[in-house]
Amino acid sequence: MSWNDERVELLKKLWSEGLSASQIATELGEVTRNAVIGKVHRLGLSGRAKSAPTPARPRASGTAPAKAGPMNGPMGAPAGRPDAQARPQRPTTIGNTALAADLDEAPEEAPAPAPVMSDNVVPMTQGCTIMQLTESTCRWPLGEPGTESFHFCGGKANPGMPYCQTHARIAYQPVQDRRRDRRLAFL
DNA sequence: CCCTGATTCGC
DNA sequence: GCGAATCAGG
Repeated sequence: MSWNDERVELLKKLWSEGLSASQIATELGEVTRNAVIGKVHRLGLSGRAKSAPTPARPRASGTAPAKAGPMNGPMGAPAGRPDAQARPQRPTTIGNTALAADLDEAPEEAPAPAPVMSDNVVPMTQGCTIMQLTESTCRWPLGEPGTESFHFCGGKANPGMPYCQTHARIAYQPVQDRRRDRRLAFL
């Protein structure tokens, strides 16, 4: 699978929206997060909000980089480090690293008292189609089957489980409470 | 150990 | 140009 115009476009879109590389990779399919990152860098749209000066790091390989010297050119780094200070830098985390998938939806177990009317928020790739399910994607169904809005959670599934942590807890919840006397509790 | 992005380098 | 391997960090 190569990078179509559409895929690149989608890549840019998702990346700009703050999705992680792995999420984008999962979304695009057929590519790994490495591929996504590599492409992102090649496109020149990297440097989301890093703080590390990213000094030239020698690789463990026998072949020494031997890149000493001219590499700090004025045009070398797209995202100039100097502006990192002037720019409102985030405390520590970039702000969207991971956990984005956890924001999916949790109407099941969450109290969900206030029906948030945000109809446009949640830029996250809300769920995924059955085609996008992999061994590591949460298969928790959401929505009304048969309707257009039906989809799967698509979050990161735990190894050995078809669901993510959130939904796995729901799915296997009875196990913990499976006490014999507990039966009388709710009968 | 899970994840994140960054970089290098063989292809 | 591509992306796996690797690195460095949270």
